[in-house]
Order: sequence, then structure tokens, then C-alpha cells
Amino acid sequence: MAVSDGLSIGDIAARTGLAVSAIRFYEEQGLISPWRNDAGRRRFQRADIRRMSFVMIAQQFGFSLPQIRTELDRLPKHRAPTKADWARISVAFRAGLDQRIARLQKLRDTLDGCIGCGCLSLEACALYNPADRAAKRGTGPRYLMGDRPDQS
Amino acid sequence: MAVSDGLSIGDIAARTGLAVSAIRFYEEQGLISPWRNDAGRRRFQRADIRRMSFVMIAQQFGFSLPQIRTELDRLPKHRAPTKADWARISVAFRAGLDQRIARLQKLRDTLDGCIGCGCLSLEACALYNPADRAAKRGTGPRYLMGDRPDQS
DNA sequence: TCTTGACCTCAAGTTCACTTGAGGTGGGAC
DNA sequence: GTCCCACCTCAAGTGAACTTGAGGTCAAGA
Repeated sequence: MAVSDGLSIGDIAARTGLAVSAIRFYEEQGLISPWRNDAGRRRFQRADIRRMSFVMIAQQFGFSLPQIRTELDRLPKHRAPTKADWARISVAFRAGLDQRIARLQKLRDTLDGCIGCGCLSLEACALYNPADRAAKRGTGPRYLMGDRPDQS
Repeated sequence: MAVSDGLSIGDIAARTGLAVSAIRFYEEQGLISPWRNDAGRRRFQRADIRRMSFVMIAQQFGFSLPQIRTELDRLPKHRAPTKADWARISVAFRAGLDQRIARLQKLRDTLDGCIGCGCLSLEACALYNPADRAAKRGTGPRYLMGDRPDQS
């Protein structure tokens, strides 16, 4: 097979460490758009490996798949993204990561302070009035790190 | 009602921002152990508010409820924990938080480097051999930040 | 020729962290 | 007395992110 034929789903699985079923699921969610060969099988670009890695990293930061999709939608879907393409989406995204890291650091310090404070005055303790209360509305699992779809 | 009667589930909900149903669920999961009054209603200590806050913060760091339970099991369940009690569990837990933060920072830098690298040599790029591959086994949602129950 | 392996689809199952709903109790306020 | 409200239990539903299973295609190798 020539390089232009692209990679099979098995190749992508081997290269990314993702399960084949997960890759199919990601296609369904619009995170990748492989084309099909004559036999109806998925064919991927090498650049899709990077897309998948991006997904995996963003997930660790607590982004949901729809959110990641929004980021990736700013990349070209059917042409290999250039360095400039990636750099463009990187700017906003990196800021988001920094924000999440800072938030966790603040949270850790809050916990630190409160564990140490003894809290004879319960009302005054930061823990009892946390900056962001857990979302009370909606069902399903809570989004981590304060990144909920409805930031009301 | 005297202070010694403790707080109702509604009080706890109001003070923590958690839903009443969530508090009942947390009891079921062994995260809190309220006692019951004559009418069979849950009664909480003031210290339970702190317990719940701890749960909420730990969750934001990506800990699962069983993991949080393990941490909390090191506190006395039916007596109000002292400052020393909290300080004791704080040591190990704080280290875990620092580790998670460091991990995210490294991940962010990896992404940064890889977005900037152009990657003419795909094989050499750190993204194609991420330090920790996503778990391939098991069902259900992936645990965030590499903290899975079975660290095989 | 036959089998194996990699791929395909579509429906249903799974885990986590909850919420929702149905049906019931008990105590104040009017 | 009756109404409401806060609470109770237990079963079932929900959303996210996948996995598993059943049943089928197709090409390459023994």
C-alpha cells in the first residue's frame, strides 16, 4: 500500500494506544473524519494521530468531547493541518490550560489553609463559602475543574 | 432544637451547596455517617460540612468517590475531627495534589512543544509516544489525570 | 478451498455520580 | 382537622465516554 492510501484504524489504535472502538466513537462524535476506501474501510491521515493525541491530552485537563470538538473544528478537517494551523488554535487553548492549573493551585492552597486553620469560627472558613459552589442543576456527572457547558 | 441535636440534611445542603439527594448518596457511599434521631431523620455534625467540602475539592482534582472515601476513612467517623486529625491526612493528600498539578503542567508543556515543533519527523514527536497511554482495558468512563483504581 | 484476521454496522451494556419519581411519615401553622 | 413542608425509602432514569456482542464482508495465506 502506498502512503497516499492512508492508515487503517488498527494502525491508529496501535500508534495512539486508543481502542479501535474508541476511535470509531470519536468519529461518531465528529472529532475525526477519516475517508473510506473502496471496501468501505476507514482511512486516516498521519495527522490524525496528532489529533487523537490532542484529544487525549485535553481530556486529562477535564475538557469534554464536545468542548474538544469545538477546539478541533478550528483545524482543517480533510487536509493535514500546518504548523500555523496548530499554532493558531494553541493560543486560546493554552490560556485555558493555564487557567485550569491556576485554579487547582488555588484550590490546593484553600484546602491547605483550611486544614491548618482549626476553624473555631466555622462561618469564617473559606471552605464554607467556596468561590464556586458545585452546580446544583442538571443531571449526569459533574464537569471537573469548573468547566461546565452552562457557565451561568 | 439544641445544638447537640445536630444539623438536618437541609441545613447541610444549604451550607455546602450540595443537593439533598447528593448528600444521601454520599452517605450511601460511606463518605459521611450521620446518626438518626427518634423520627429516623439524619442528623449531622458541624464537622460534616467540612467533610463535604473536602469531597467537593478532591473531586475537582479528579479523585473518584472511592478514593476520597479512602482518604476520609483516616478521620474519625463519629467524633468531630481535630485539627491534628485533619493535618495528618493532609500530608499525603497534599502530595497527591502537587503531583496532579505537576503532571498537568508537564502535559501542557508537551502540548506546547509539540504544537510548535512542526513534526517533520513524526516518530520523534513526544505526542506519538506519550508517557502514559490511555488505559485500554475496562469499561466505563476513563478516570482523569491518570488516577485509576487499578494502577497496573 | 477454507480459514483467519481485520474490518464493518447497529444495538445494548457498563461505570460513575448523581437526579427524579412514586409513595409514605411526622410535626407545626392555620 | 387538615394542610404543608421537610424528611424518609427504594427503584429507575440520566449523561458522558466508551465497550461488548451479534452478525456480516472481504482479502490474503496455508
